[in-house]
Amino acid sequence: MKKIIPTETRKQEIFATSAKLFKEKGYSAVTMRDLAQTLGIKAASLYNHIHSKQEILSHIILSIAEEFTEGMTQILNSKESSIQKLKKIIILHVEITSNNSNGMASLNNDWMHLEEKQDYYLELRLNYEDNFRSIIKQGIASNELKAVDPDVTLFSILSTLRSLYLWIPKKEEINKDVLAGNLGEVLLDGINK
Amino acid sequence: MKKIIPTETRKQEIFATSAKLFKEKGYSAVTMRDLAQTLGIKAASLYNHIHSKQEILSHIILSIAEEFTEGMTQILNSKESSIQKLKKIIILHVEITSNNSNGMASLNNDWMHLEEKQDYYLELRLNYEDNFRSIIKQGIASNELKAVDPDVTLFSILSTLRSLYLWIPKKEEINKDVLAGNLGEVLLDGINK
DNA sequence: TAACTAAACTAACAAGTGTTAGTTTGATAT
DNA sequence: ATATCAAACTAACACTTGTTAGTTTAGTTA
Repeated sequence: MKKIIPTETRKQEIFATSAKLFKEKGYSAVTMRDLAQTLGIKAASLYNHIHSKQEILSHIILSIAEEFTEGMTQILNSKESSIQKLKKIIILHVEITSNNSNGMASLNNDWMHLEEKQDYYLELRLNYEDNFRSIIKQGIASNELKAVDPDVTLFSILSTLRSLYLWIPKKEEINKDVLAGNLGEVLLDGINK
Repeated sequence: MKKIIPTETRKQEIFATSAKLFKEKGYSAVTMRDLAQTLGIKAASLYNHIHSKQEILSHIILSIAEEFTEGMTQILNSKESSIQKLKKIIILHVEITSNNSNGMASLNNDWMHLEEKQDYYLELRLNYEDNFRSIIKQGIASNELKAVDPDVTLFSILSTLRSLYLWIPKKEEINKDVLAGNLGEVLLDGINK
């Protein structure tokens, strides 16, 4: 009957460990017993800190999704060229993914297992993509970008940025600014000489 | 009164339906009862056609992986410029993904649930990536391509091609050749004017 | 018609699932 | 020393999982 207020750091530890396991096996394949064992406790003990498995997934995904939304808003509000805005988007992805590559895996691969929060997530994602596309269209209109189908451009850039979570952990030695620079070069200027 | 369905077709039907469900929810979240219900039969009846859930996944993923391996071999053996080889790789991905976008989802997202066949799959994938990278390096050496880090280039192009399964089903009206052409433009020449 | 057979069925299983209830532990503050 | 309480524990639950065994159904062939 007692109300228990758990340690905040332990809760963060649960989120971090969950994200790691979700990345390796996917949300559905990770059991509460797997998670508990990795943390060195019993499954039931997890419920002193969180309410449900679902809450863990929601927190991991939505906190990142909101971070992207926030970043996009700031980029939209900046008075810069479209090319500069695209470069800022690349930096945004490199930054967020560097700080939370495990969480990015869940966002990419396990969002469909969100229940009540799925609609909210999809709304954020759709908004993000719409804003991204509008920057590309603006770039074409202002003659900064080639007049390729904006959807193809959006798809191509976003696919690469969304896959960063697979790649960044393997290239820890590389500097974030260097990576963002290289990506900008490849994505914007191409590789053909 | 009852519809008679030839055996081999039924097995193919199971693979196709599985791939569709695996794409929507992931391998682990799809139960044999889900699969059976979608096919309009009982779960136990599935075992008249397949040996295990695992066999379904293995077949879906490995048949595609071998198709890629075969395609890459032919491209390597062709005596063409590196740029032309890269364009052929793009066509290969568009082609295979168009024919089996659901299976591509499993290949991308559920390969870690392969059991005995996982090592074989990873070997095929590693080989494919090595061959891809060697074409890029060859292009740089022959002065066809800019001297960007080949890993960044590989990562960027492959990320886009691997994500095609998410995009192609939504753009059914578009012609495969047109899509491959647009992708080649964006991926090779960039979008910056 | 009778035998054969592919492919469906019902029933059951052992193991594993997320979660709850109630209890114990051990460090901290009085 | 005692009381407090976050955070661990044990035990159990109702349900779901992949899979097996044995049976029925209904077309095809002899």
